[in-house]
Amino acid sequence: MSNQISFQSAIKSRNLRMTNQRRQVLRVLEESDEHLDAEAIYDLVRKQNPRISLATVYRTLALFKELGLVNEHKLGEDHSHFETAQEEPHYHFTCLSCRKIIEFSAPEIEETLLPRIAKQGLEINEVHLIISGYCADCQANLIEGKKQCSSPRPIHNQN
Amino acid sequence: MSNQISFQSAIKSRNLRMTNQRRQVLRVLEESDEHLDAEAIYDLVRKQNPRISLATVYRTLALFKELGLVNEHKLGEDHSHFETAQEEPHYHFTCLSCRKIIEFSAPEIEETLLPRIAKQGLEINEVHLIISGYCADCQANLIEGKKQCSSPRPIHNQN
DNA sequence: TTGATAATGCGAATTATTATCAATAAGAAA
DNA sequence: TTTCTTATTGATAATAATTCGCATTATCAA
Repeated sequence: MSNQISFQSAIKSRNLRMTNQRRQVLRVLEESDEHLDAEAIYDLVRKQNPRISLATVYRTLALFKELGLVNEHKLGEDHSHFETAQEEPHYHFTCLSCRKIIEFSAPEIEETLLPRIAKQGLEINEVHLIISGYCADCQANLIEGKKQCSSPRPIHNQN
Repeated sequence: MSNQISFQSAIKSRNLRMTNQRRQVLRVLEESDEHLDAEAIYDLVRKQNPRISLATVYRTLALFKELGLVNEHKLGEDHSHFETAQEEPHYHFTCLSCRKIIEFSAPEIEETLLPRIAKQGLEINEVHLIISGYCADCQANLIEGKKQCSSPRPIHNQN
């Protein structure tokens, strides 16, 4: 993939070294279309390399982020999720009950909002839009009361 | 303010009690138009009540959030910022250099994006849009090199 | 004024992440 | 290949933000 290529060139340009750990973390990220957190990446890499350290996973993710290979997302939980950098800009919906993450696009942001912001003299580096709520499945389940919202804080605000 | 009113009624409805600490935290939040973090709120309240505990500040903020009096924002740093709930929806720009927070509105979100999301069967609870980058002042300063970007991670990505 | 219990203060515990540092390994040069 | 420099790792301690546990205090209804 192009990620491998940019990884190689980034390695060359700076005085970085290509290690098994870095290859493994990158592979796990590329083979998953999920939004993994550090712990999940750690667990997946350990299947191939049981000796890897969690610290190395964090360091590698930080490096990949700096190289632009990986994006970090804070989706309302107390830890980060990671995904390989995508071409198309996109944003995230997270279900407060099952924690499912749904991506969506929002061309109005790139087409009208960001230009408006830039016109105000602000230099834009990152854009994060997070919508949280309940996915269709969990709405149904919560109504029937079948599957009680076991997951974090049922903030249903029914005052 | 209307916050006081809704606070009173919320207190009545549940079996909550009106304490000095709660009044003090609410007052600090209302008297500031900044986006304070827990520590800043703690420091401000302590001027009036040096005996308050940081845990109480956190508990009070959690309660206010549940009551809808206060909104919590994760703006890319490792801690949260808080503001009293506003009528008008708005979003946040944070300067990566000076950490200034600039609010902006984005009617395209409420008018076209959110309805589109809702149409997909998703129930929306919260919407957070955070744009990070460099404010006009810091762009100037960084170019002149006068005021080196002392603040967190100069991610300028000039590859 | 009293009594039930919500709320507080304090400190310990937790969680995610980062820093330290001796040991290891990548990869350029010999 | 072997050697040498030093980037990287693993293990663990440290940090930062936040939450928990619990004895004590304070609110407010009776």
